[in-house]
Amino acid sequence: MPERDLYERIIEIAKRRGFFWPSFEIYGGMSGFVTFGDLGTRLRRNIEERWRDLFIRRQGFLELSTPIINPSRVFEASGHLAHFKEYLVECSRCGRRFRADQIIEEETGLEYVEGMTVEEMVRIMEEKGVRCPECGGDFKEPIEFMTMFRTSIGATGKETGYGRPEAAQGMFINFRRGFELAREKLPFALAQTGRVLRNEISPRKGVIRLREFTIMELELFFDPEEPGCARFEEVAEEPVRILSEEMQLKGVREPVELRLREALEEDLIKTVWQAYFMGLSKRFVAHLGVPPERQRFRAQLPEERAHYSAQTYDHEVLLDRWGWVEVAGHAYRTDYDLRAHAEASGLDMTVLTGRGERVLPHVVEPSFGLERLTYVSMEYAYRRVKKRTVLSFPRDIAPTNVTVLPLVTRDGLPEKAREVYRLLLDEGFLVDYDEKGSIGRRYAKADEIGTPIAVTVDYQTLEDETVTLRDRDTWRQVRQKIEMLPGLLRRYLRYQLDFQDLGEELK
RNA sequence: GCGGCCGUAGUCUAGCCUGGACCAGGACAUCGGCCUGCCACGCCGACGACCCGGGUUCGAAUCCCGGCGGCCGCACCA
Repeated sequence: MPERDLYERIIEIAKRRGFFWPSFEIYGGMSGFVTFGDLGTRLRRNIEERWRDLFIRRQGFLELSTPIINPSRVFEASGHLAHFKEYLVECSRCGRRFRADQIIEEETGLEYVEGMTVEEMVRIMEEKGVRCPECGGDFKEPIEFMTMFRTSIGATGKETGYGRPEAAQGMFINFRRGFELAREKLPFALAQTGRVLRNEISPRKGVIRLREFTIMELELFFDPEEPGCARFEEVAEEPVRILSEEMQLKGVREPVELRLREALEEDLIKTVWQAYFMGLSKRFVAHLGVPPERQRFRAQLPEERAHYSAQTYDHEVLLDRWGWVEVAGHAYRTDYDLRAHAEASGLDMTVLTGRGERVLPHVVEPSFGLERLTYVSMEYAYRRVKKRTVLSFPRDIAPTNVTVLPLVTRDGLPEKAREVYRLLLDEGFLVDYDEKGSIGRRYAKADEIGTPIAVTVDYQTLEDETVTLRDRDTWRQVRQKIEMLPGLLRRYLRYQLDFQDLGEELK
């Protein structure tokens, strides 16, 4: 039997222990959708909470929650409708499919075909005799595809709505209110996490590419004349691995490691704020368990970039099966979106700066995919130890904080253990209780879902109110008074204490 | 959407080529017992599956067709 790769092992645990599984299973399934179980929901929430803490709370930014369904005017204004309608042509002989605009550009040397109407494209294809580059066959009529989900709003169905493909537009259309709430000062930022919808043609790779997923997004508005970031110094010396646009064009495959300060000085990153968020991003992903050498920032090439982007660095993580996978995008959106909404709505989106001038703010956007990060955290937490599986999650994102185990199921030990369990529940911990099977087996099961601490109630507990605490990663044990547990565990889970600080070491 | 491979209990899998002894076997998990003194202990018992639909056949997990789904490659991925 071929060795199962990491992805398969993670998927197996995910299904068996209830992290996540394919949606709509009882009706045969539907790719691009995933359902999170109890553990997965908690893991996801913990990761989202870490993001919120780092990117919103500690920055003093403002959080929003805006609708998923938007009227079509929003995406007409933002350019998504125009840029997201693509045409495919299919070869009538070999059946291969191509993007109409690309094939025309390649075959005729024309540029900017993307904005053309179907009729224009058909006309050009006939005039220039565009044929299948693979077999020389004729093309059929172009087929339109739209990767935004369309729906209708209200009873008449006259109003067309779309599922948002990004949360960003919610921030842009609320820019004026946000600016007021931020006391009319630049720079400021609006952020939100929430579901977005992308009707992918053929999603693959399970939880990596979904039609409905959770985005964690932040729009930082700044004065283009005063683009400084006061907190940049906090990350200026952070080393990052960068693969710039220029490097890729030269065929360079290995990123260079630079400090963010150097990357800015060498003009690899266009704005300070973008560099700042890349620094936070690297630390955030590192905190989720991905070592720096398995992360990189790759600039998107012009043809890859979204219509609104002047520069985008994809934050990529090396995954076992798929290689480098994007977990975040850092885009410099300039004033594209505010300008677009100002024009479409007729409202003035300029603001008065400290210099007494009216400017249209520029925008830098870090944007993260939560489900991908959740998978990434599982893959990087995965370890095999003595034929058992351990998910060594960082202890502040582990879906369970602590498990309480009576050493044996007699002599009053279960009763005592339940008391401890109740105490920890009352203190707000995510806690499991397990009395089935041998103690070693229960440790192993707790390890498999990444529970950082196991509390064992033994015969000594009945005498002196102490329990043992066992570390998931080292199997070391310490003994501590029950009443001390809540305070110590709370600090331990926040990385304010090390394991040896939790009590007196055993053995 | 095209091409290749694939779909058996909660999970992983045997069986499929060469149809019948398969009312589908195993391991792990789960449940009920017995056991229990710190790392998936042992024993007994129980629950539990052929993706869906059609066809061929006396007989289909097995062969054929269609659908759905998965993985890989191409395309796509704002």
